[in-house]
Amino acid sequence: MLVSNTSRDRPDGDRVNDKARTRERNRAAVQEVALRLFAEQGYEATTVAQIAREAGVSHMTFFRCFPSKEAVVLDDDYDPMLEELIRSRPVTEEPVERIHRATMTGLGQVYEHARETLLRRTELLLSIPGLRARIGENLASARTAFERGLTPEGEEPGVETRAVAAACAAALSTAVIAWSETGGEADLPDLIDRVFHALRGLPAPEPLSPEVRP
Amino acid sequence: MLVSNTSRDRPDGDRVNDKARTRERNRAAVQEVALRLFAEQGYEATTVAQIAREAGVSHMTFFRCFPSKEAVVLDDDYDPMLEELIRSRPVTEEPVERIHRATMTGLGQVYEHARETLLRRTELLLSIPGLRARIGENLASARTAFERGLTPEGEEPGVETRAVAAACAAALSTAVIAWSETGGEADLPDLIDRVFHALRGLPAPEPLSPEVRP
DNA sequence: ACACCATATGTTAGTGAGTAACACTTCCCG
DNA sequence: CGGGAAGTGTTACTCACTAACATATGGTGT
Repeated sequence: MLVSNTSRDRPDGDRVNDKARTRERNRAAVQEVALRLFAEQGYEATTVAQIAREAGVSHMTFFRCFPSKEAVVLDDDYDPMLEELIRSRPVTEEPVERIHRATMTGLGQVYEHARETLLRRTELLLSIPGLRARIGENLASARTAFERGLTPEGEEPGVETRAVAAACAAALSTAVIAWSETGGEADLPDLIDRVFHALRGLPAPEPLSPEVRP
Repeated sequence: MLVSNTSRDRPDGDRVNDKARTRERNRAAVQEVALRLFAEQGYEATTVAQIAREAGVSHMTFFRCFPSKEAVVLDDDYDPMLEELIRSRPVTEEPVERIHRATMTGLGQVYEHARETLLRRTELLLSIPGLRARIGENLASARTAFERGLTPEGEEPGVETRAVAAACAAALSTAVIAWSETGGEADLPDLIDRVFHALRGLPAPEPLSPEVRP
């Protein structure tokens, strides 16, 4: 259904559905146009109709790609990675510590590859009052990932697990926000470290980067 | 309009504006009608116009009382109390512990007086997908209160403080949600205690009430 | 190769939240 | 008592989002 591969015509490598392809292409186009317009003229001032027009699709296609205007900014896909990283940490560690270390690893990678993207997106998020309030949703998906990472397969998480997951998601989000508020000047891994240390009631770690604040 | 109460006739104590009075009365009426209608026929199915009509005010008055339809459900005013309670705890305590204890005191009081109200409101909140996502906002106000409670007057909170505040708000919210999911059967103070203990990496406390789960 | 079907898209028309502008009433204060 | 301030209502508007139906297009079975 997804992969049909009528290989008789085209002997070359990637042979996914043209349909799915176009869909993805549309989605990407819409997102790109949207983010550009948001940056250029502001979020509120940009209408869905305009985005659709400039992306060369209809109004409806927009909503078929993104469930809402906000989703264009909020969409995020680091969560599955984080879940896996948490699960792979030893269960002997305290839940908060597992998340702490998993996050350090995961975000460390993101930090290397997609630093700029993450920064721009977060700044945009914070600059739009309507979205700022909704960081919680963003957070909710991280929370779920943490929860799943902490809970053995097939079990239901207890209140404690759910609370720890939610709390860590909130703490992490705070670190990312603080980082974006410095315009990316601060060292994100270091901020994350400090935040989790504070949560666990540990003394502040020595900074990895020489100058976090001048 | 509804009640005229011109204060020259009444020499008694509370001498607030009649205007402000009526405003409050309007606000209360709107909120009451809204919550009733939400419960009766669902949140989505209830329009602002209908609420306004049944409350005997205009469409506009609704929005002058509540910035949005959602605010009717989300509005909450425990926060100033929590801020004060936190501030009054000794600074020698760890931040998480300060919030933990302050919350135990504060929510303990609410639990006595407004248990039913809190329960209904939370249940409503969870039952409405559109609002469920926005618990984050609700949380944001608690976070701010925690932040302020932890920060000495005139200072700016650091990342650590902000993170701890956000994390505790998330944890608290989880406890309240879990409580409402049991239909109020569970003991909220006990849940809060467990949640904060988990956060601090302490062993689970013995329950205060004999039977939390049968 | 041809017909069939599923799926993505566009068109149109509608609902409902939230806002702006202006006129009107009502209370407060000098 | 008169003028200003603040609250309210009316109307008209924008815009996110949805439903229904028509249409195109690529994939599939024969």
